[in-house]
Amino acid sequence: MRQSRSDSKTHALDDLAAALNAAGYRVTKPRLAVIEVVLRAGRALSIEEILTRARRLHPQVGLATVYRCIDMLDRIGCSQHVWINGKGYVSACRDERLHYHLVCRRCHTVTEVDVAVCTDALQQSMAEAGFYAQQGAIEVLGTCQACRSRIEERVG
Amino acid sequence: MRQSRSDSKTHALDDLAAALNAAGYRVTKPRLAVIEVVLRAGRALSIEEILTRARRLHPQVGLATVYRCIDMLDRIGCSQHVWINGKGYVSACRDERLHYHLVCRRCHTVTEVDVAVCTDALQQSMAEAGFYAQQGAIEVLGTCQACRSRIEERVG
DNA sequence: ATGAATGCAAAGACTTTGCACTACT
DNA sequence: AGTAGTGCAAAGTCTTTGCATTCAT
Repeated sequence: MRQSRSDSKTHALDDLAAALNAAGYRVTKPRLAVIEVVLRAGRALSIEEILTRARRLHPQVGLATVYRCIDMLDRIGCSQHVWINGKGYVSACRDERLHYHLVCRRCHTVTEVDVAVCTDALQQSMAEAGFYAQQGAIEVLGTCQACRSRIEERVG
Repeated sequence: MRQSRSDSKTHALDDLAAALNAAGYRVTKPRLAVIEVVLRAGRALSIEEILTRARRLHPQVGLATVYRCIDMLDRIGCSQHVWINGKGYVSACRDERLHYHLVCRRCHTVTEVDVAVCTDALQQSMAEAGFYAQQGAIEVLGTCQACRSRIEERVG
């Protein structure tokens, strides 16, 4: 039997808790709640979405803690910020190599593009320019398949 | 003799004014001032930087007008937004094909990467995913050559 | 025990909006 | 002349910060 999706996510969560500890951060309930929410989402979440979901796991989480926790995840390199219409969204970032996130403007779903496909040539261009990328993922904004179908349904 | 850099930019400005007109927008002094500033910058500017510079060309430009003008440029597809540390910056976007902007986190210089190099493979991946990109340029944040040298000088 | 992390609320930063006035077309 | 565009200031939204308290180590 294959391991279930939920098990693997729980596993990633444990790993992250260990990583926190190793990086000198304390492992607290609010932090675990926020991290779990971000990891399980499969799409970019706004801060209030994270807050709402995190409160289901640990009801007294505060807004400031969410911001502070996201900052921490950024520093560790486990999360990515996207700005969609002037508002910040956060998505998990699991692959350590530079890769692409295709982010849907409508539903905020994040599709991770297979790394090997495009990044090599880009890396080379950056090397030539002497540019050092400081992002875990490169965000491309657009519309996903599902949302496009939905739009066509309504129009057609 | 070769055409000077300034001439070519002025030319681009005229073209844009014509484009505005064609798109049904009025060509006003504040707009021209903002557009000229963004086009000439060669790097991403914050709104207040745009305001300050635009006022040198047309002193009574207001803050709201800058925001509204940038919105307009976005709609026409001539400008790009980047968020650096939670603050919005705007850069000009001249190539109509999807391409890369290497944006330096420190000096906000924008290096345009030769389109043909990487985009084909990415386009194909997006097509496979049914994803439709709605950006003129893909922004990659990092540190440029010049800023890295500057840092090394200070540290070494 | 001790200081990092938290929650709350207040302060701050950035952006948008309403409205009377200006100036393109 | 008519209306899109403007400037100002007020309102709105998102984010950060100060401080007393809690909790992980």
